[in-house]
Amino acid sequence: MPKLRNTKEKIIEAAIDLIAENGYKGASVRKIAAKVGIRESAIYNHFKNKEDILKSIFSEIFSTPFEMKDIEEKAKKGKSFLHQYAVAYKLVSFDKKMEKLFRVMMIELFQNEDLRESFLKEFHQKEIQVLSKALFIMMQEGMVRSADPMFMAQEFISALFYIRIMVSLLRIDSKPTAPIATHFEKHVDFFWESISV
Amino acid sequence: MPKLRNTKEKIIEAAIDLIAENGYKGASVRKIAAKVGIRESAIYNHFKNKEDILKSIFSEIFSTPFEMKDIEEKAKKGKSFLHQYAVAYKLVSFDKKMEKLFRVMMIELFQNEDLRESFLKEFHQKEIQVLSKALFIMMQEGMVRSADPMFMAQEFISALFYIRIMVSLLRIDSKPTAPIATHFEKHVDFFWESISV
DNA sequence: ATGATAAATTAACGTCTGTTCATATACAAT
DNA sequence: ATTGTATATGAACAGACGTTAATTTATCAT
Repeated sequence: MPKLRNTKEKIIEAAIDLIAENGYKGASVRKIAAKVGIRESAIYNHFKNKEDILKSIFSEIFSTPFEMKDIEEKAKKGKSFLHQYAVAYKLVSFDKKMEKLFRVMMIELFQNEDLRESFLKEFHQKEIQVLSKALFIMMQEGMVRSADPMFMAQEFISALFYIRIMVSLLRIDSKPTAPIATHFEKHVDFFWESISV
Repeated sequence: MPKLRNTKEKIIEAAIDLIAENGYKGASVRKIAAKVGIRESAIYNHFKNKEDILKSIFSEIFSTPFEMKDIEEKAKKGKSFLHQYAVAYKLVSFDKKMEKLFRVMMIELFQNEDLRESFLKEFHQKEIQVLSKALFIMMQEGMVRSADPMFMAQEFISALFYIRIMVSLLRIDSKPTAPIATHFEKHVDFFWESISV
């Protein structure tokens, strides 16, 4: 009865929902199956075991890397590059699907070694590299004060990461995020005033 | 057989260890009891149920608030105040016990509403207030450029928080933290150069 | 020494867990 | 129409879960 070819995707989606709320151990195979509308044994037609579902979710987390094209060109615009970066970051922070994946990541990051590996090496490192590359160019152009670009990139991104965590925490309980939502742009202003010469 | 009056504390300690590694749901009453060296039923002589243990751990997390005395006086020293704050933050980040509690917090923050409440209202808010108070004084003294002290405090603390997370992630897998450990102090230098007039 | 109390044990309960198996059903290709 | 394949079902498993009860053991105060 392969009526729906997307049963596998529905399983992943249901698992993301449940893990984002109760963690990996709180998302039982039966609960996932119930959410999809099938019995638990049917899950094993699509995944060899429960951990296999988690692996799929992990790869989905890192499937949308924070890539940017024409960095050299955009970096020369200085502040507007940082603004563009922060706004993209903000959009991701408020995207429903990405928000859930972020929660899954934050919960499992401290419990799963494979996820930590991927996060530190693939994901985080790349974000820093893109940013430091841009900052290096800005320094060469004389727009930004001279410093270690890698360190400066971390200084810039740490605030974004922090705001994203706060937004995530507030939205779980449906609390207003209006005050902190503006911080993404305010951070760019503050940071640019800090580094521009 | 009340040989050891600190059985209750041993239970909490064992629970912290296990939750820091596998989360609340991954720390079963049996595993906690085994780690203490007693049977699972003995746990219930000290705690009414499993959640009661978690509550105790939560209150321990927030029992060491980031308080500071004589803020007015210390704030007038400008950079050295921020340095002092960052070093204290660094010490806490590398303290074995505090490190475990931090992991417990990060894991459960996204799964437990009560913890979120305490974190946002009691803990985090107070940290920001202390810092913004000091920054406000620095502004009055003409040491720091004029801006919203609350926002500036968040800008300062976000980097510390971020470094602490990275340190925590690295240390779980016994990876070297030497490179990032210096960031605490480097952040103070960078930040002071950003805000001092 | 004795009794009260605190803290441990053993055993059991009902429920949930991940996973497997044999079987039934639906669809695609012939 | 028939066959093959993919996907679903229902039943069952062994083990782990949180919790309770009855009982035994140890310590403290008298």
